[in-house]
Amino acid sequence: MGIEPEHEVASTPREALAQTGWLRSVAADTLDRLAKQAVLHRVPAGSTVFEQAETPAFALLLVSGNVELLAVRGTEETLVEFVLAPDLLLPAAVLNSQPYLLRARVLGEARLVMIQAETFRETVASNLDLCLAVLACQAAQFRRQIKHAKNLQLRSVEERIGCYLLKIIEGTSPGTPVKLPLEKRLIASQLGMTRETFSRTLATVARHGIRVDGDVVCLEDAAAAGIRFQLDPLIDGHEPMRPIRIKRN
Amino acid sequence: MGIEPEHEVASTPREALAQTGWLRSVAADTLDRLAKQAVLHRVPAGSTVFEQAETPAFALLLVSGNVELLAVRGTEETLVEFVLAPDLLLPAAVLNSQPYLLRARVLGEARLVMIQAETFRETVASNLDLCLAVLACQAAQFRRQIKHAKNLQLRSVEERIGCYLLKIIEGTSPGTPVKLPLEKRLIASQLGMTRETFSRTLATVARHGIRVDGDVVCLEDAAAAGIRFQLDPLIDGHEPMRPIRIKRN
DNA sequence: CCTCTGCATTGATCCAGATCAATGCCGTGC
DNA sequence: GCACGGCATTGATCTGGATCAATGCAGAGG
Repeated sequence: MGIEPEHEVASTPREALAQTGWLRSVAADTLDRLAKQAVLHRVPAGSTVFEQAETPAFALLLVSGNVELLAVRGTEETLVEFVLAPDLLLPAAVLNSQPYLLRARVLGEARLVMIQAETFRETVASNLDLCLAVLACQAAQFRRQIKHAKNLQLRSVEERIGCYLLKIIEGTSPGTPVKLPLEKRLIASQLGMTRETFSRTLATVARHGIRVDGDVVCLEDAAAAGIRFQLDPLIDGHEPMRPIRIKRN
Repeated sequence: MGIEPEHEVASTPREALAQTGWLRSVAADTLDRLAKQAVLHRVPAGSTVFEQAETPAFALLLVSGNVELLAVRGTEETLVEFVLAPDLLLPAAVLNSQPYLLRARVLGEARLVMIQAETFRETVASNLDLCLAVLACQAAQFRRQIKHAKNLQLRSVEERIGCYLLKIIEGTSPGTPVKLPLEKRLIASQLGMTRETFSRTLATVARHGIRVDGDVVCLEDAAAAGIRFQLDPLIDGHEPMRPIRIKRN
């Protein structure tokens, strides 16, 4: 199938850093320094990357795959953040040398660059470009978190589902079938509800022009859907990660 | 009463910056640059500092007072973050030149340093110490937000109230009356519930050794309280704001 | 092929917390 | 002093979504 990958898959930590878009403005020797003692790790489906309350030993850069960040109490788990590559996993904990507040678990398979925490802190603390890049990354994560909170607190289950699906089929001409990007149970947890509620509510959403059949969504009535489910850029908008451009005096 | 304030109350933007703890490691001339076109603004009780969806014209440093950050939909408002001085208001929006996701409203009276957004970005982008300080600030805010989310998602109304009160009277010897730091309606909204539910649930909390009478809390049975309400440092712990120390090579 | 395991669906029921409504209370201004 | 407006309390009721429990269904491995 994939005869022509967009670019070579990184096989060393250094290559992985070089391919990370939001590190573009960071000088090569700074990346060298980060990569110095780093390793590129393949993580199998379902593994836990770190545990709540652990003190970070590494800064973790997610190069490919998805990671769930879960709040844990006893046996209970609830999703707090869903991380897409490429991104840092909870940089705040690493920067402040404080314990992780969440458990990280990968979906599917993931690749991670593991950078010594101390190396990471020192390099950030001595290089402005990197510091700005990390700041932009952290800022974007913060805003995503706020959007997530707003989604949960301001919308009902039905609206959350409707908007989620609408975003997926946005732009396609009505009738085009689109595959769901995740298993339903994962979508449910991202939207802050149980599997059962998700399943049930799909039926009522269908009555507003968005039909889900198996793992395929299909917009049946754009007008009806648009009336019932209003996408809000301050909730549903994509959060870009753009470091501030430096003006050298 | 306050014949001897801890230190002089700042009367210029420059003084206010100098008194801000987490800017301690920033060089004086950098602070000068920030303060250049800045103004120190007194904001009366209840005023809205900025509106959801506005594009930031200023970086806002809260010097004294408290600010509620609210998610708004139509007429509905729900609290997402509660900011204590000294702190930046949603630095992420300013850094990325993106619209605010929340409405900011002050409680009581507040004092704000307003720094031109462009000046702020440029100064951050050209000064490592400042960049690190802002990064630390943003990281702390992120972690507070995560803790808040965990509090809401992992605990019941009763537990949230119990832990909140426990934190307040923590350390005092049983029987000591302590004043609530805020009006009850505000505590309720910080804890993500309605006034009514808060009021009601105080009765059931009292049965576990924590009594609230009017605006006064009092620990009646430390043992009982400790059993029912377990403070978790990963939720209830204070989140410090400490910039990474720089090691100049 | 059959079994096993994990996901999805569907139904019945439950319950925490919201909502609606009335009353009391206290500080402020006239 | 009195009236008023915002907060708090208390009661009655409602309900969105969770929970518990079966059943169906598909892919993986023997």
